[in-house]
Amino acid sequence: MISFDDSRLTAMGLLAEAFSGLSAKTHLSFAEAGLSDIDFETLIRLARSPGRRLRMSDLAAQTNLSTSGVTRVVDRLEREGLVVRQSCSTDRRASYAAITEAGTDRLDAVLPRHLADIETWFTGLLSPEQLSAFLEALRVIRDAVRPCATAGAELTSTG
Amino acid sequence: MISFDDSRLTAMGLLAEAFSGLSAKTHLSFAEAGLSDIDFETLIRLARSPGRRLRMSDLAAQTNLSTSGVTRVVDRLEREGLVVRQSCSTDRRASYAAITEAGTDRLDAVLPRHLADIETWFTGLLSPEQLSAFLEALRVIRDAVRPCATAGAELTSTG
DNA sequence: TGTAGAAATCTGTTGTAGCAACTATCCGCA
DNA sequence: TGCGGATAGTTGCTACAACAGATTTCTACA
Repeated sequence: MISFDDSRLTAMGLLAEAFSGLSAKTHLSFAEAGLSDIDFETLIRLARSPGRRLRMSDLAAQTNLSTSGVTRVVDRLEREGLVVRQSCSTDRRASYAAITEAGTDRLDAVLPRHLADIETWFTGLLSPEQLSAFLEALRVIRDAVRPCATAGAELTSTG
Repeated sequence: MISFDDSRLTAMGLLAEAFSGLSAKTHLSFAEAGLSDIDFETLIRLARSPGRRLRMSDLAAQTNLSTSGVTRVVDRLEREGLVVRQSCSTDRRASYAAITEAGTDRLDAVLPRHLADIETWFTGLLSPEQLSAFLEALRVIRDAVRPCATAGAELTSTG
């Protein structure tokens, strides 16, 4: 029987617990603003993209959501007036999801608390040197496991 | 309007992308062994707990799943024979979920590949010094956001 | 021009998780 | 002993996300 106490399991467990715990904290702030986690991620990615919009398929690539998943998310957000679909002039199959003014307003409403959450439960817990080393390690891992995270833009969280 | 390029957003985005990318890698190995991510987490936590079992509510606390969620997960695993419910002799409200031999066999089958995944996409990417600093930072964050992650045992991923 | 194959999106089905309500049991107190 | 509040676990309801298939549109080639 294999040992269930391998150090690699511990490392993976730490990462999972830290991230899921952190997510639980930020989730509260999102929920009180009427946004799900994925709603927020979608809106912030649109807001940070050139023209404040992305093609549906690029959005799917960035979020690791399936294409049908993106369709439903954009459906919900469009129903709330936070994004609008725009047709693409050069490819009539494609469509853009663009964040509306109501969408950026919603982000403005959530961001102060969200940034405070991150500060309280993540970045503020580490010394500047610790934090920069931590982010550098994250960047190494991210680049290895998600080579396509910047589909459609160079303005995602590459830093 | 608030800037959407705050460094804290970038840090949080990096963490989210690295973890979700890593999860996507390990997910494949689990799926081929007929386990969902949460199935694996449940089994490994049981295997690492004293007596190879945990109370349902402790399992819920450790996994950040709701109690009803734990009920259904254990339902599924019990249907497959990987865990069994055991009544508690001192509290007839409570029940334990205990991993069976079939359950540990299933873990044995998945672990080699899972450990290789972690090595390939996480721990093996960093130098020993980088890794230990990284884990130390994770521990700081985990302890802050999940004070209850060791409910029912001291043998979770505290290292 | 016309047809075949590829690409992107949307729709039906299935499975999972959370919340709230419910039952059963335990503990404190008179 | 017996009552009231608290706790442990399960179940009904609702919503979300993935997968596969259908539809529309684009590109390549004759």
